[in-house]
Amino acid sequence: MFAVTTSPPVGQHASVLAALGGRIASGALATGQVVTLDGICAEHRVSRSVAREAIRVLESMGLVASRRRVGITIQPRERWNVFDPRVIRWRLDLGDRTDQLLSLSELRRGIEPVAAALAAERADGEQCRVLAAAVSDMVVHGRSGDLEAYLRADTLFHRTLLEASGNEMLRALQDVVAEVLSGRTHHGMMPARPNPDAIALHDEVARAVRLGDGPGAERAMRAIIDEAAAALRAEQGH
Amino acid sequence: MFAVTTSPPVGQHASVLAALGGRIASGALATGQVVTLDGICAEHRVSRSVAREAIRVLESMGLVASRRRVGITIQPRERWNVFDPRVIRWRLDLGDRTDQLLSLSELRRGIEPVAAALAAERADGEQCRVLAAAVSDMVVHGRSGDLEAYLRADTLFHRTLLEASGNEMLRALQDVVAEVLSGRTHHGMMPARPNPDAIALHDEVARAVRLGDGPGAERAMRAIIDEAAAALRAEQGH
DNA sequence: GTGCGCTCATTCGTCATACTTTTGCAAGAG
DNA sequence: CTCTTGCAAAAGTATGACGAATGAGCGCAC
Repeated sequence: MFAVTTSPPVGQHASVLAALGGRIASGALATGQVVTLDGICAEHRVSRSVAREAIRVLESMGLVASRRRVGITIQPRERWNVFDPRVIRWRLDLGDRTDQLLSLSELRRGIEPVAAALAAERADGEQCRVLAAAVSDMVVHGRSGDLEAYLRADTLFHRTLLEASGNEMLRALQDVVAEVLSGRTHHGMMPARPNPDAIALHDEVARAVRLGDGPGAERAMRAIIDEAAAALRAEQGH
Repeated sequence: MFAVTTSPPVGQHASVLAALGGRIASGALATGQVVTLDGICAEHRVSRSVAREAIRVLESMGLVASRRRVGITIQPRERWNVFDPRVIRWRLDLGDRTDQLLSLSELRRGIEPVAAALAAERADGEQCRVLAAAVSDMVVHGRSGDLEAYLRADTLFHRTLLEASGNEMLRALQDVVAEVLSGRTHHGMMPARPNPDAIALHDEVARAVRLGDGPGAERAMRAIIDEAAAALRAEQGH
């Protein structure tokens, strides 16, 4: 239906961008290290134009800084645009998965309860329907143990909720949350069978939203996040 | 001491980027409208290399999309990277100020209470000291009516709190929050004299953080945001 | 008249190259 | 030892050429 992030990195420029971004996020290119444009050209067999465009984008993400006479310097993490979906994906795929997921969980604890509260005031009928359907799917696939299908339903639930918040900033975090959920199951940080309590809480959120109960939706959503964080800690503590 | 965001847009490429970004954010270039690369070259008297690099960055921000045979298409707001500091600044400076500030207020209502709670567990002595000093400055300059100095203290307070949260994602929102505070006072959306209650709440947050009282800090911070939103509505309803 | 396919013009994508500008660094003058 | 000065390295900019995709219009067949 839709692949929001640029799924097939087509175009020379996108390949170089992805390659360099990945190497920086993974730490293969360490902070403070410098590379030269010509070096990139040679390594990836591309022209200077292509390399320059890739570098410019990385620079706009705060991953590198380019200075005359010295070259392209990898920037410290503090300068990174940590909300850029591509940066998040690179870090989840190749970098510090666990730290990143813990950070994002703390962020979600702020974001999603507010989104739930707003959604309770603003969600339309269709969105309520989708939320209910998503919960239903979570129940079914949670029982059957089909983690992929469960992930799809879970993602749809959270995306819809953020969408229903009617706030563009929260809506923009759809991809972030989706990446977190996806990263959790695809990197073996989910229990083999989803926690039934978590599903029940999702249902509670859906109901509260439908009834226009802002505080209730906020509370239940907070519980979901706390449960997820606890589960993550448990998995990690293995 | 430091200007975190690229303060003086030096370099041909940065000028074009800022010009186009501003025109898109302000709506002067409407969604769906198309421009050509050659058109940009001619208009800004730059070479294709420079124009291409600017376009690539805009594309990475989701502001435009480039397709062969058709040109460069301005994208709808839903695709924008609304967390990119430059996008936020452009929108605050030239675009839909009020909507943007309301959106950001809702976002802050989620972010900052969580940051306060985390800070209560993680802030070090120095950060507590800075928070206290910032509150003190807010009291002084709030009384004297020096809005610029008040803004500096307020900004320092919120920046320090987000920093003390120890969460990189929250820390990355420092610029966003700072932009909001700055935008509020610089666009005539602040009362002539800051609300003393708001200052008292800041003090309460600082104390709770110092005492390690997470829930208390979270509550007080939530009250700050609610007060700010109410004040904004009042000013707007004028 | 309608529908299908083919050609073509347009616009971005990529490459190669030359020139300009900044700036770290080191050698030499005091 | 310090300061100046000149050099060279690297990014920044400009230009021109070619390649590739693709929307649009034209023409042909039925």
